[in-house]
Amino acid sequence: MSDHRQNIIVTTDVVLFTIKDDRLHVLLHQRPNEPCKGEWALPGGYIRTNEDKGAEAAAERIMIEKIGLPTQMGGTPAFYMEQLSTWSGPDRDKRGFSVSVVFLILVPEAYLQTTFGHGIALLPVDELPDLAFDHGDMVAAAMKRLRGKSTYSSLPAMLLPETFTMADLQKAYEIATGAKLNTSAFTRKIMALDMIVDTGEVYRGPGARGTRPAKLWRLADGRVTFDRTLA
Amino acid sequence: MSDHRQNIIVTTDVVLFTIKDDRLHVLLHQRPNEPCKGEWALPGGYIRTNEDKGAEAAAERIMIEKIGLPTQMGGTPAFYMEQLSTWSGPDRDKRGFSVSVVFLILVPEAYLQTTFGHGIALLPVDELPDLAFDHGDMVAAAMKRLRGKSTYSSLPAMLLPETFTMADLQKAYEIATGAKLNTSAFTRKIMALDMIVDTGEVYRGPGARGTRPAKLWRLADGRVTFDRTLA
DNA sequence: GCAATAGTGTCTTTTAGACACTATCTG
DNA sequence: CAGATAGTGTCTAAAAGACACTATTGC
Repeated sequence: MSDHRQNIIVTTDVVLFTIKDDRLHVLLHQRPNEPCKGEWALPGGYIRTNEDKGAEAAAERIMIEKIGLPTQMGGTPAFYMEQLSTWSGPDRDKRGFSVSVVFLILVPEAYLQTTFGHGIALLPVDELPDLAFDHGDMVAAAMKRLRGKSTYSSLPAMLLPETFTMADLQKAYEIATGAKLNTSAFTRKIMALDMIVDTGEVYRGPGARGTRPAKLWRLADGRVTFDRTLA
Repeated sequence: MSDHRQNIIVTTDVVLFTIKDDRLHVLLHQRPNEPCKGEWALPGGYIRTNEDKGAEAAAERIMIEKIGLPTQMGGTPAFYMEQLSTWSGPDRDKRGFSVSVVFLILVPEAYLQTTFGHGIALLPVDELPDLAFDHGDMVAAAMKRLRGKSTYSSLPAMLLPETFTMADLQKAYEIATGAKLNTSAFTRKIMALDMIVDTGEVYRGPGARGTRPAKLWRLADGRVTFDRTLA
């Protein structure tokens, strides 16, 4: 085989989605340094070969350190994360041939509320500015993945807080898939899948509004994919 | 940010599937060199930063050069290929921290018939030996991807020659999804999707066998995913 | 009771599965 | 014509969509 000294720059970037004001938002920051200083970009960073167990661990580290995402006991990430894809090439970054392993993270908005200021922002995905590098492609691919997988999995629920109403859940599916759903069919399907569990609690709306309170549900453990489509 | 000199080994590996004798097979070779000399492994190689436009181009180059996969005019690959995922970590390869961008290739068996000998083989996926590195995980992930996507796309048709009978197509779906399908429902669905086009030709079986000849079909261009499931 | 939202029941339409029936070939 | 596989039609069962109806709250 050829020379091992490839000198390739290896980074990880993260497309973090959440739902805010009933719209899908993505987490971006304005780059403080060159290259592309000042442009909006995805959060990310170098993989540390002496510290990170792999690209996923690097991405977790970066999101916990820089964005302040929550962890459970032992530092385990408390958010949904999956690998999206990898971008590579000689021209993506003018510093040289580079590889970026990109992850998709879905979190409830509440996980983010304490973390902001200094050039970090949630922007709605349908009103994005041009992004640095090929980050625009990455966001587009992430949206495609979310949209596709949402029709046959519980992914949209990862955008919600731990307890939620049926209306919240349906809204999350509508936002994630981009399709308007039929309420009775939606309820039937979610129930048939045993995807959620009744908490016994109810939600009475912001200030008492004189309506029937909605039951609060919680995701049943584990369930992630199913075999029929929703939208 | 930290030191740019990460010295990470960046390779690409390929999980190539085809259907042979009505079973799914994967292309493997016995490693001629250390590490893991003599063990079965996926074909792959280093990304060349001065030559390859990216990981996908590197994988194409390797498969065309080493395995002899066909190209169209201009060297464009004539086979189906998509990125599967990326594996990375300090311990995958004892030479150091390594990253491998893995691709899934689907080809008709006929594309492979001229290329063999010297430690390269098609092995049935349900009778694999232990593989080198983490290549066993890669094959498992590729099978999961194929299985999943096959229920809502024309992927299985990529395992067939350019023209095929309805029975061939159904068989390919059954092999790719692992599920037995209902013939009339399958036909109805494929037809409703306008996924295939009648070539006008027929197939009379290996030696005339005294049966009604089957129509030969061809994939309609482009169509890859649909919105209802098949299995 | 009224207004407002939550949640259920039921009728209709669509889609899937089972399986019998017709079609086209060879010897 | 018999036998074999290709391909279609039709009946039944299951699932989705539309939408009306009941339930529970605050005022």
